[in-house]
Amino acid sequence: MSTIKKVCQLAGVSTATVSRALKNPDMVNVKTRERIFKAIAEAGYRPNVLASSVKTGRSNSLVVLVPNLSNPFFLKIIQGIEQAAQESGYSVLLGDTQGDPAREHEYAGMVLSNRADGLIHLDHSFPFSKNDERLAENVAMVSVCERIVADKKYPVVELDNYSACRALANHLVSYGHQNFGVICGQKESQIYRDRLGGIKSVLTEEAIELDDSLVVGGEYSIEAGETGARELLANPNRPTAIFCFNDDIAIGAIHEIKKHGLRVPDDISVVGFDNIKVSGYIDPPLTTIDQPAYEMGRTAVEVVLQQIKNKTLLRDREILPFRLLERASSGQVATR
Amino acid sequence: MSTIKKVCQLAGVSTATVSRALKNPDMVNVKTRERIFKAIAEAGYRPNVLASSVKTGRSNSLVVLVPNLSNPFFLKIIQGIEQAAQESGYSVLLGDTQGDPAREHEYAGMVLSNRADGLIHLDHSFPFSKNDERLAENVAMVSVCERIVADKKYPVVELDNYSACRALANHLVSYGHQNFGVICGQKESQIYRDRLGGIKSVLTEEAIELDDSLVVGGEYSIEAGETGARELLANPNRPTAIFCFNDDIAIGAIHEIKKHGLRVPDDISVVGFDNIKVSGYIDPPLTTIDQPAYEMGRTAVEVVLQQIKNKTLLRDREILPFRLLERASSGQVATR
DNA sequence: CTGTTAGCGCCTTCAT
DNA sequence: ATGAAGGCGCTAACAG
Repeated sequence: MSTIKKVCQLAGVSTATVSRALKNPDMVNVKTRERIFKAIAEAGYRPNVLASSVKTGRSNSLVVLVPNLSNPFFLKIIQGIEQAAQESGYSVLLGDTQGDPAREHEYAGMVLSNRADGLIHLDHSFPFSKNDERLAENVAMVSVCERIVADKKYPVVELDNYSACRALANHLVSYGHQNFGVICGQKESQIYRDRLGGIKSVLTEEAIELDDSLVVGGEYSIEAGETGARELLANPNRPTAIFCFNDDIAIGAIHEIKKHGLRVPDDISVVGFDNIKVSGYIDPPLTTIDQPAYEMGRTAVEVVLQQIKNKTLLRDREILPFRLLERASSGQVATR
Repeated sequence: MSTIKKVCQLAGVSTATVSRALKNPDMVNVKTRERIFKAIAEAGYRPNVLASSVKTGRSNSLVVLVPNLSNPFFLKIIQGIEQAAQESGYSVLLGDTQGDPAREHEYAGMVLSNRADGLIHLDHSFPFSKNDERLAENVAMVSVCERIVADKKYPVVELDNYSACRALANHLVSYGHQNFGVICGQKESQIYRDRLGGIKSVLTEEAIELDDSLVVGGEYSIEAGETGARELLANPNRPTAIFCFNDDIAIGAIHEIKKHGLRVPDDISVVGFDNIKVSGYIDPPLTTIDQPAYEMGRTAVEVVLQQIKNKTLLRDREILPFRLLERASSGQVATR
């Protein structure tokens, strides 16, 4: 590994000039610049970014905390993050936390130890350990989809989950459904409250009751969809339509429903949430809410970079638009 | 951000002692150690990893180059990488290259600029630019699934694609199929040659010809599966069984086949490759090759860390086992 | 426009 | 067991 000094020797200049030739080329004479670049090529020199980071105090990277890398929806967000970060000269440190606080603390600590300049969190937990709480106060941090639960308010990039679920509920109600089931993800999150709130608000308007025993689940996975559907099918008060809190859950639910010899949507309608790629290709194609995951990722980067650059944030909530995608997994209520 | 100096003042010791207390605790007196840790807590001190990296020349991170973050199979590999890296104290820099050489060069350059100690590549291209070729000679690098095409041989973690495709072909032949279609991914890769070779070797043994016009595709995506299937269905010599070079392709193909009013597997059998999660939940569940993606990721980390630590590699090919998963998308050949 | 100088924050001999 | 001092590779005033 050749260092800046080797280049100096070859070009017969000082380290400062080499540094300048690289950062502010117009601050150095064309002739010397040429000489320097020739020397750089000859030496096979690459600046040591770590060394400059020590000087500048900027690592030019962002940590991204994901609770579950297997979720295609998160992946789409990460793609957006990665893209936007790269365009701004930042690199992305990936942290798969699996919802484990210890891992969150470890990854979040990267911002404290100068390995990263900012943090994007795809979950609602406060990612720093109790010990680091004080230090974390001035950290650039943004959450996507979920709101971070903490004393201080951190900015968030999200969807209007309440309205999106109202749209789904209205859609199903318009098909004559009266009896609903819900297979949700984690219950302790804002998302859960917003989504269930949205559904309930419509049902209340329609004077429809939501049976508490028909709200099942607790995890965003295909398996949770299977288990949840099984539970709902076994309920004496079997629903004619099921809200699934993401597409993976819906995929599992549909699979399970079919396994019981029932048809979707003829016997039971199923709707999902997210619009992951494959949801348009399963049988039947899934009615779902399209979340602009990629854009959400991009926006998160913008927000966190604004914080890093100390520009004041215009707003601490970025709410992106959703779209109801009516596909074939939802339809007229079955006449019993 | 407090630095080591603040800790020194508080503890009344020198920087050297603090540094030691952190790295080699037993080299320092218990009493002073305690004092130091108290000071650390009080100051809210976190060592600046970048600064130590400059000293040690180690960044303790790995770059991972992925051609396509949307592919769930790659994701599984990345999970394995992330996990194993973390366990060894390394962090993962994610580079979504989209197969673009310019991006590959940029990310690969991270190893040259000390931002990363090693490189894991999920593709077959030589990721460094022509300019960096010389510098890249001693870089720790490993490819997963694909073999890197270069003068120097780099280690690879892969599957015996040839045998896996033989297994698939034998499976389909045993059901009486004689007329095959193939929807492949990129054609310039070793994988393509190995997989097609495996299929052909079985067909040759069975004295079955593979019509060249029935080998279509060129990209690993759901859309490529749709297009490919459409092409194959339109072929006057319509196949009764289709090899898809990954599960996404198979998902697209099955969707398209159904759209044409045909049934899988009654009219046409379809087999995939990878065993992504959702492949067991589509209708019909997909017959496919299970690749131990997670393990592949873990192995890749082991290999690259061995290179970094300059231990000689035991072997430069790690071949992991596959499993043929016979599910419902393949069956008896249709009697016309 | 260029060189000198003084660090960035940490680690690591070398003494003591 | 501890401290002093020098340096990792680079940047950023400050002179000239």
